[in-house]
Amino acid sequence: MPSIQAQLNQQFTHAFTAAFGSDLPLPDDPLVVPASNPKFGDYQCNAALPLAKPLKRKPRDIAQTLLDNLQIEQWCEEPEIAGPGFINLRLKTEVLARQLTDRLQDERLGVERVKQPQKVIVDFSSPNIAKEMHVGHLRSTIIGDSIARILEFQGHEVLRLNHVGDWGTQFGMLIAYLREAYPEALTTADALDLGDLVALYKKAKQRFDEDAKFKETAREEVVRLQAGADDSRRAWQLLCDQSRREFQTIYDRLDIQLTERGESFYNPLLPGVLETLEAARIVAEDGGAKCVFLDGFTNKEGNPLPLIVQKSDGGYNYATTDLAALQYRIGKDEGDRIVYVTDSGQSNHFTQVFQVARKAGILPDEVQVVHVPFGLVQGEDGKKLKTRSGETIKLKDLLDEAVDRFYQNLEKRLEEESRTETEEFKQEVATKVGLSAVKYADLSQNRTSNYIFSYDKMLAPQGNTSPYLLYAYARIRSIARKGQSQGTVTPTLAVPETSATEIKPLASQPILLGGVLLQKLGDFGRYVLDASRSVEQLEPVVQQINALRQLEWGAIGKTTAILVISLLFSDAVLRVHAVLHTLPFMPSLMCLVGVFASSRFAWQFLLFASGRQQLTANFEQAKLTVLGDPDATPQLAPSKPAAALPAVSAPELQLTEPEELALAKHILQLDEVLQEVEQDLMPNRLCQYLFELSQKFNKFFEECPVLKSEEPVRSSRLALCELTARTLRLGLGLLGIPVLERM
RNA sequence: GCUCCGGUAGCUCAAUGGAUAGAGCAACCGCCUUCUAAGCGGUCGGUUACAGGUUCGAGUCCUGUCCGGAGCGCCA
Repeated sequence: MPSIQAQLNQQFTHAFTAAFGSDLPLPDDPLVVPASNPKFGDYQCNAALPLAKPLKRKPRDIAQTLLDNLQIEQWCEEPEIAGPGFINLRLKTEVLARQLTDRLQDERLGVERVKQPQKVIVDFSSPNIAKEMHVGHLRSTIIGDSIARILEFQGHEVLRLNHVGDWGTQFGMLIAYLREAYPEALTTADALDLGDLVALYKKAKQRFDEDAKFKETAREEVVRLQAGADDSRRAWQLLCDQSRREFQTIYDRLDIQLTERGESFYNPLLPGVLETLEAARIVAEDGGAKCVFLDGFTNKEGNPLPLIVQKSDGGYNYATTDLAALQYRIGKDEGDRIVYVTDSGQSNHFTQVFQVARKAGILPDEVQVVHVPFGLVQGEDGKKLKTRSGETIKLKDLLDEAVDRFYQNLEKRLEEESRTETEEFKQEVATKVGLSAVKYADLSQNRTSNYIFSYDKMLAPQGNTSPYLLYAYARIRSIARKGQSQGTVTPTLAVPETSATEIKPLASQPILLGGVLLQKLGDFGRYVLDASRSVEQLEPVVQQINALRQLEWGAIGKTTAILVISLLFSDAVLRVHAVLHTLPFMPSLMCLVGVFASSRFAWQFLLFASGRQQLTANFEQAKLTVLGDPDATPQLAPSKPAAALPAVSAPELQLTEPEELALAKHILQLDEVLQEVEQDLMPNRLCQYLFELSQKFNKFFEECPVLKSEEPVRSSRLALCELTARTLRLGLGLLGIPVLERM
């Protein structure tokens, strides 16, 4: 269903044409925007002001003419003309209530899937092989992941690429150094640990900078490597494997999904890029190097600046690799929108590469390339973040410290409140809060400016921080628990929660289809899968699905997976059946059960087959909901597809208190915010929204008792709580942050 | 020298060309017999770096100046 704003906008467009004819161009698009200030209502239309001049009429008269042609009474109270000619709109309370009720039934919380999904490539994280991930990789990884999650949720097909630095001069240097200092490391896996490797890298770099002869050896080593010499290649492979394992532990910890496709991948394509450039007749030779001269960039003498695409020694550099990557991502990956999440220092580089790519015909007009720049991470002194001894901070240490600090913080608080909690609880809370605090602190700032890293601020329980948001969520869950223990439960909260043991194994991509299928087949299916304990056995299936997805045989992959899982299902049913037959008195009973079960299964399957289109549509959503928060146990329950929700009558919402109205209106803005973020790729907007949602919930919590209220207010407020919780969980999930039931 | 990014409350940051520029932190004053006070209410805080321009309307767009950061031929 279109958003309220879209519907109002449509009405205004009609009214505009009716009032002024279709010749007059619309002064604004859209005509209706959210009100700039709550006191002006919910939406406003400013169209009358710019029309004053062309129509030679007073803006207020124009606004009145517009209103005379407008039919919006089904949504709004009587519109008001304010100030010089603003039209202020206030939604009817019953419209709010209706919208909220709709959202209770909608697992996407009113956020529509984009009508024209794009293939979006998000290039992010991209650490260097043979170095540990450090604080410099933090922002790209966190921001890139969130952008990818948001675009996926909007319904785009997203390819998350890790453009790791696994090629080039540095490898020649490193291999050359290892060859003379630690030859065994070149032939034996894990002969050195990565910490040593990092130290060696520094020594190698030092020698490279100081010793001309070593520099030459390193260059030769690069040539050997690029030519595919066996021993060099093997050494390279060992280095890469070792680094990759280290990266993966960080990615697992932060719940980041990436497809690695490093610089080396494009190596064979580089000569082809040069040919393309030469065919476009834009390559010039200068001092032995092949260059493309750039528009709008000059050197110190004022002459055009070249982009070097082949060095005088015949080697290629990163500009050529980026061009090759662009060519591949457009030609082979068929990307419609290509997003690069790197620090803002590289903005010139990307401008240059994009310019050359356009000139060479690599980059057509219809493909959108976007550099998503971000600022430096600085210490509290405003300088580049370093350890006390001046070393670059390792990402692992940084994450550990955030978790440790929150653990201390938590213990102190528990002591103050005389609470006792298990070690497991404390560890889980500290880990989730610590890691999410690091993520949220980064995401909540405008990414273009530098960001001052402060454990104290990010872990603070007040302000725009993850602990504040997680606390708001935990408060809601606390109400829900208490409500349930009192035995009176609203229909919306009565959705049965799947148990932790069922969810944990489901919370990974492979089992996704299984999860959806289970939802579709209902309790019967869940029982069978549970009894057969075949979740682990599905692991290979999942891998299969993953592989298929990476090959982008999405449709085939899904269909195959559905078939495979259906077969496993049948198998499971048969096995359970067989086991039951071995028990006394059971065979005759089982005949009946068998007839019932198989007819039910067949019926469900037919239903399922007819609804497969819908299933496919639900796939991405389910993936996001599941993957967005693999550890949050109640995740699957609300992600139940709308069709599968029990047919309950939603409570009649009573929105009377100002806190209730403010909260309700805010909940309904989620779709608008996400649309903005989709366009601008600024996750801080989503953070702002979630922070305000938490604030509005806390105000509601203070002023509006939930469980102590009489019906129907009680149910109404419980529904508001439920919607707030779901919105928080979804929003945080899109930031890569899992929620906590209790903290 | 050129290019790019930024300059908003004491601090950290928001603010699609819209109305009286908002939050949080810090400081101060209140609120726990009540669903988690990790909360809520209040007070204080501004010539949006500066000067022009465009516009019915500018923190936002354009030009210039000042200040800060980043980048600028064979590293990535």
